Amino acid sequence: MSDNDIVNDLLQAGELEDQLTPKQRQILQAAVEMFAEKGYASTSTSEIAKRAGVAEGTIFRHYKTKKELLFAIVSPMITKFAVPFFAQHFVKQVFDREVSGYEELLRNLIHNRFEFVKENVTLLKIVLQEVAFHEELQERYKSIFRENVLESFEETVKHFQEKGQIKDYPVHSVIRLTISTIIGFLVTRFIIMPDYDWDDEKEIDRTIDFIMNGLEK
Amino acid sequence: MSDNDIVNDLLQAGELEDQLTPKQRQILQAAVEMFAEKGYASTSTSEIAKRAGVAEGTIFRHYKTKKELLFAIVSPMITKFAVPFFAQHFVKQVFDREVSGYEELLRNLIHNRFEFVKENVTLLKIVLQEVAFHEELQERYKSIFRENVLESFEETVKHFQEKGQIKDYPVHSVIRLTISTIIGFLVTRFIIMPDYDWDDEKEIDRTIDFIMNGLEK
DNA sequence: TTCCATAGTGAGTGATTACTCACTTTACAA
DNA sequence: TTGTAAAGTGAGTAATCACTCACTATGGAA
Repeated sequence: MSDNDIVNDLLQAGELEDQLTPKQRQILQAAVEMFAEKGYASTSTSEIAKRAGVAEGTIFRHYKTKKELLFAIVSPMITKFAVPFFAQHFVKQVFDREVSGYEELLRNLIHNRFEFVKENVTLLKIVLQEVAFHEELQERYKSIFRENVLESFEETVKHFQEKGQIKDYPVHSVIRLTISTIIGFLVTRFIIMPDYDWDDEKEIDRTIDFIMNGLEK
Repeated sequence: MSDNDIVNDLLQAGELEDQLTPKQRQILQAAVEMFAEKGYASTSTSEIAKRAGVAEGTIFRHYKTKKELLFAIVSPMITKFAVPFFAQHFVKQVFDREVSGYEELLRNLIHNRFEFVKENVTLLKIVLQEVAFHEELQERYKSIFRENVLESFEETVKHFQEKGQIKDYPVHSVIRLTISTIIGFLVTRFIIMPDYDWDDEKEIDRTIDFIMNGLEK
């Protein structure tokens, strides 16, 4: 999967959302709701059609198969979640000395992804569920993660290790600990305990503190 | 859900495994394999019967419905994963001063659960997938977690906070950060990157170090 | 040997599945 | 106004679904 494909996906996704027929939009909306509620496999196309208020045939006019409908929903999300997770401008900031340290980087990152998850929990639930069973999605996810997140992240961690700001753990361990703490927070906040009385700002501060102290020399 | 139910479950589970008919064992084995591969909803009872080498009717002789078969697999696992996650004897150790600090407790905990996950990845994948869609399972999980893990864990964290070993974050934050770091490690190790060339002992040490430094005063 | 409960069977059930296709409606350019 | 491509329809289809039931096989107690 080349860089071009990824860009095309984003463009396609962006453009498509404006080119959508009203009925097509209703279909996507209904599908997202039901996939999140009962899962892809146990949602039937007839149910989707009913909730969308369209004929069942209309679904297959726009999507050749049920699976194609799933991928139309899920594929753009994989890109949108992974890519800005560690977007290019973060790395630029770092090397242009616009960012003072790993902590400020972390703060940008976590705030940025917090807002994104907040607005896309439903869609991300579907991704999380379905990635497990579709190899195509796994490979898509892996290559996007490798090319857009991992490479930049590695550079950055090395940079801060050389500056003596963080421990000399293997780069992969630093990344693993950082990301799994952040994702652990987001999953707890929005999926496991969304109804708990969260003080988001303080909890984010504690999470950043925890990572920084954990990695500090 | 009372303590009795939980104990009964464990006993039932334990006893059942010995009381199982050969064919019933084959059914469970086949079901576990296929649920993990393709998911519960997209595995048919006829496929299970075929792989188990039994007639489809035999499945329904032992399990009234397909869902009952799923629960027979998943329910004991929820208990087995959650309960020893923070079992009674850990807490005893702590208050009997048999354990010197949070770090040793952590080390016991992480080693213990590491071995368990290693031997039960397949089953835990199914649990992870299906808990999302079955409220009965969610409630079962929540009550077991609350009664067997959370209460003991809260006591212990308070204890170490009073001794001045760990930060005065809200107890829930300490627990969340600890557990999500551990689970983050286990998920990365066994589900996301099981084929990576892991140095388990060192990675466990780093994970413990990370948590300790992150929480230390 | 006889009896009986339990285990196992597989053809059969109606409901539901993803998907098709011949058709109608809509929107817009010529 | 007419022509045409795309959007939308819903009855129809073969396949598959979870589950039933009348039946046979098995193994141990009386």
